[in-house]
Amino acid sequence: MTTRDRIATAADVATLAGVSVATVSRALRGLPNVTEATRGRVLLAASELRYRPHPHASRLASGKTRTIGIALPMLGQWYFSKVLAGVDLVLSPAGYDLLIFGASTPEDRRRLVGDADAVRSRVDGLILAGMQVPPEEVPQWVSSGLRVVSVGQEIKGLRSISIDDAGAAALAVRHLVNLGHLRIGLIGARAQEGAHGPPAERRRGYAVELRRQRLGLQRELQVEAELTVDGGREAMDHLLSLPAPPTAVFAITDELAVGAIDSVRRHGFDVPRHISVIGLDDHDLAAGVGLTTVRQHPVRHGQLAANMLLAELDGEPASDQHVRDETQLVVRSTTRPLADP
Amino acid sequence: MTTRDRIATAADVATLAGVSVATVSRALRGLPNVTEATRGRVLLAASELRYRPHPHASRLASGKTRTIGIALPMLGQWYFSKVLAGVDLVLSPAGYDLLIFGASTPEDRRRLVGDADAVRSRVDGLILAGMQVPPEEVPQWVSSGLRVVSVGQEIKGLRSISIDDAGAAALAVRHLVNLGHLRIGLIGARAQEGAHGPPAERRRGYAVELRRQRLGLQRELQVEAELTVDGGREAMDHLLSLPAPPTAVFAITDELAVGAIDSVRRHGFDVPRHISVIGLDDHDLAAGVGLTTVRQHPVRHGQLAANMLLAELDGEPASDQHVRDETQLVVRSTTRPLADP
DNA sequence: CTGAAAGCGCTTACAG
DNA sequence: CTGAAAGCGCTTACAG
Repeated sequence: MTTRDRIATAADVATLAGVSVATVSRALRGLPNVTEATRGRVLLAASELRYRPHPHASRLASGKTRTIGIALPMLGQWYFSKVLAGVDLVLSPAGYDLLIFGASTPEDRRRLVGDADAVRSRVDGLILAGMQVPPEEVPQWVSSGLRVVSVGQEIKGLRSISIDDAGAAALAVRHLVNLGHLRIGLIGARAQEGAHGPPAERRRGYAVELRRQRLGLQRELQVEAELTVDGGREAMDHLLSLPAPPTAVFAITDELAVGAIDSVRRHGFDVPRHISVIGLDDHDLAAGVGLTTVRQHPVRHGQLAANMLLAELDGEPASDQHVRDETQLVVRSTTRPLADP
Repeated sequence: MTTRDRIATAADVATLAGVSVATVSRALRGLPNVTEATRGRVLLAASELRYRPHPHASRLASGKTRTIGIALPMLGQWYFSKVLAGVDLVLSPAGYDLLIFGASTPEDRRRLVGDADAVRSRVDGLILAGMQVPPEEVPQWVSSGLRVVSVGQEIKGLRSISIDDAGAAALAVRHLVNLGHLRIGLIGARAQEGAHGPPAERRRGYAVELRRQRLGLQRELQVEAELTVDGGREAMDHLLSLPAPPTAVFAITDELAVGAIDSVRRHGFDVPRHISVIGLDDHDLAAGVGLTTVRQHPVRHGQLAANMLLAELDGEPASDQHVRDETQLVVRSTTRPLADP
């Protein structure tokens, strides 16, 4: 093994192979118009010196970064960590770097979403995961030249991958209705989560389905919570304190559902005997706790988004505007037919 | 709002402010030897043009990337997603970029760990999360000039943040012993997870504690599993099939514990009445399912690692070799005293 | 097929 | 305090 005092440059390889730097660049990138003999010598010299093009130099010169960025509001959350894993699954083998834009505060999000330029020089494409983009900011993204796809949320004017949130919620509610439940509660998100986006859509799906089933919408059965286990527990505490509590509850995430179930048990009741609970996600632990839920596939969402971006960067024509990944009812043991009165 | 056909460069700012490019660079970075008046004009021109230094150009010129990398074996797993969130929590406000090196296959890991050069040119510092580094590879990392810190695992010769895995396991086992349990099972990881690292250490802690308590180590009570809910369920299925099953089980992760509990219930038994189960992690959902466990703080691990790196990059002397973050027994409702015979 | 040269957009000595 | 120039390590027309 050769000792190297410093990292080899293209110039070093050129000297060793007896060619020009330009030829090194062409040979290594597999461009045409290089004889096999020259290419061979370059490859040999490069591996001899363990040469690797300096990324910033080639990015500066070519304008391509071979990097995809992903903007996320909450990195540690189940859905986003799965999306991220899916993205990496396709980017890593493709030789693309993955850059994280964490945007945990509203200011971070506003700054990020309002400044396409800052992003444009660092990445070739951007995945917006669970980010809202105000309509007035969309044009700058479209015209930025950056490939952008939204995950987990449709954004008018940008391409996206998401589930049919309203439909998934309706599926959950329909399951409860089919079991004979008439008083069905909702544990949703606080209003500041926005009028659009998954929480709002799921609430809408809940309302639509109840109406479709000719069950009235009862304001007191809908409660807002922070999207955590604690939030779910508190929400259910509240529902149980009602004069006439619901006999079944749809929680818009599995985490909420787990908290809700915990609340029911702490009150000395049983799930599903006294009250049925259904979630939405099919979280890693959902099967382990027997949670009935509607399954989504966040890893696949990430893969789809990354593949979409890579295809476009390869020059393929942009695909569909909105792809909606499927969703599926998974019945386990936290729901059951309403007991006869 | 000015229309811009292209992204502004330092030269544009220089022209507008009536100074040289060098002065723009100095003024914007807050270097000394710039009059307040000039700095003011530059700042104004820069904001006028919405100028932002091109990252690759400044990286190429300065040799600093203002980027930290993080290498992870499994992005979607609870522990790693929390570490990542912690890292981002400190890097984002500091203005550092975060680059992901996903290394989900053993080959990926070997390649990454065996090639400090490839990493060195992209980042100023690297966080190795849950990565094993063979002793013979350590020197190249030390001499690479890159700041490196390991998270979740001690690596001889590199700095690290981790918990005392053996100690945490011993804490869990001691809790079971204190409840009067004598036949205590272990659900651990498969051997290929390595002779070092958390799984091996936790198994060691289990063995050490049993010996300390003068309880013999029974080979048949230790079972290996994949580190998932399914793995935990299958492992417990096996333990329950034994002629004399354990009365309590320590699962080395909460996910395993949840799967184990599910198995017990599917067999028609009750946790903790018939069998006690304790995990290790304090996963987000652990409180919701009443799991007794040993808590660790992965978000904090990430924060500590990132802060360590930033401090060093700021020129502060390297800190301790190994920092061990604390751990804590959290008793909930999946463990209880051994019933009298 | 290959090389010499210009250029990507910054930073950093070096003068003044 | 400020500017002119060189240089970071590549890529990309342009010649030949």
